[in-house]
Amino acid sequence: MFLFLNKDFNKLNNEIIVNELKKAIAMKELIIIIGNCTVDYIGRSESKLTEGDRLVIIKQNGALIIHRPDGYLPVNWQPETSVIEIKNIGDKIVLTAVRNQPREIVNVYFNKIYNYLHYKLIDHGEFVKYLDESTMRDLLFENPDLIEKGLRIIEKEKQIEYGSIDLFGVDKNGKPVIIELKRVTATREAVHQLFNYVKNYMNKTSVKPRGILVAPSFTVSAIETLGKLGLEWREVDLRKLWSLKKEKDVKHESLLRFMGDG
Amino acid sequence: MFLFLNKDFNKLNNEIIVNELKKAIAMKELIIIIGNCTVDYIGRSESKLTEGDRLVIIKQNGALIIHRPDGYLPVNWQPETSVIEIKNIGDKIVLTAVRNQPREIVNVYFNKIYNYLHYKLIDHGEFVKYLDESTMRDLLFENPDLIEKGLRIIEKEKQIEYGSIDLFGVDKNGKPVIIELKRVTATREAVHQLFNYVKNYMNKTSVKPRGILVAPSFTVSAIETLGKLGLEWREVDLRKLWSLKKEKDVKHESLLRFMGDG
DNA sequence: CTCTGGATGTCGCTA
DNA sequence: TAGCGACGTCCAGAG
Repeated sequence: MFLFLNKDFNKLNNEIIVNELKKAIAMKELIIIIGNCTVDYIGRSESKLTEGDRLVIIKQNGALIIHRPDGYLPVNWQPETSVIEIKNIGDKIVLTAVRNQPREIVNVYFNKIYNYLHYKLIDHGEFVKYLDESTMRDLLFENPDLIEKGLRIIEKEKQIEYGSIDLFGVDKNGKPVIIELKRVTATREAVHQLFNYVKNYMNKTSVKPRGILVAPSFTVSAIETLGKLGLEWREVDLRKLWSLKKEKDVKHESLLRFMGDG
Repeated sequence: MFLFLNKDFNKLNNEIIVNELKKAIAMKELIIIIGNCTVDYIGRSESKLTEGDRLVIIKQNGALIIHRPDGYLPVNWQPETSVIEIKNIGDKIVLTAVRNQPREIVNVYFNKIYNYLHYKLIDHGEFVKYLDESTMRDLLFENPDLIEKGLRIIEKEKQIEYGSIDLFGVDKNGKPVIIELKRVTATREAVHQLFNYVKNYMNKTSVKPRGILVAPSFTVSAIETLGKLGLEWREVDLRKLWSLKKEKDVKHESLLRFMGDG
């Protein structure tokens, strides 16, 4: 690993800094610059940011992120870059990041760079996420009774003309059921999504299916709209589903252990 | 301004690092840590990230951002924190960030901190954004002819039962017109939004208004759905509107200059 | 506080 | 490549 840590930063002139950073960009190192700058962006939208202190990050894949000292979101950014280059223009160090498709350009004009460092990070870590919508879908696929007694799920992520139905099944009376899942509070938008699928199914099959919106909670207007459109809803808490699964897993593991021991 | 730049980093032990960072957190400085760590998150969802090199940022308002070396988005984060603290636990430095509402916790366990720095950034810069939807709304409010000859806009952002209508007007025949704007390609979702507003208006007034979706482009299914629902659409390019405005501004400025000179 | 809709949203999946 | 929907989306604005 290589770490740049300058001991006499104030003795550096712009030319030395730019050369160092050019090398770091070429080496695809992670680069962090703290400095006073202005920023222009032009692309799908346009923005101008006047002078102030910012944190500028160039990631190893060339992504550019510019943070103000406060707030969470970056003020300007470039998720990927076809060109990322730094150079001296007059008395300023200018960082240019170009992205094609959509064509967008971010320019950072540094009045002063207070400090910078570059570093080759090695990260082979594994990122695992639980409790997203696919978790919810899988858990309910295995336990349709949690939605309704006697419900039989036939298909997960059933592809239809536009988009896909989260869960498609048949109720105890043999009626088709279209289920839309939300892992967070369901809004009117989710109701329309469900309604869409129901309409699409009717158009294709001439059979009117039931439509059920499944979520941990619902906005008032969501429930109103469900009523108006003749749709149903079930309150299902993802976290409860999850603990259920964990219990099962533990039991399963115990069983495996028992069998291994036997 | 205060900048920590350690010249003999390898001589630092965890206790010194933690004390330094605690002070920096208390001072609400921007903190950057580069180190090898694992990360746990639990809240609306859950995640685990195994060992690897990462960039950890604590912003001056306490926001936490954890970046892997590649990609654009942070792997874990906390937009705001009620608690952000760092301490030694065993041989590890542990950073804990707690957020209430929603209740979420991020823990970073550092196996090794390669380097860190903290800095008080001062940023009074002004951020101006052009070409967003409100720009489009304002421009079309001033130039309704660009949507349709004889159209008269009565209200911008007309509040209705739920949500708001971008532009509400009356056409040359005195018929009410509901206009939904999209600054990017309009999808089926936008059509449903418009349809909603139209339905809502009908329910309230018993008058069937026209509904026009205005966007620079439309997906095929958006246009199909517009047709089915008896809605209309107009192709309007925001960037062209913008250059129109710029021309006007230039003329206006010239006029002012002329009058000033005269 | 909840609800709604925009965003330079970004990202991943599918036809 | 376009379309579509999820996201720990985040965020501002309104009631």
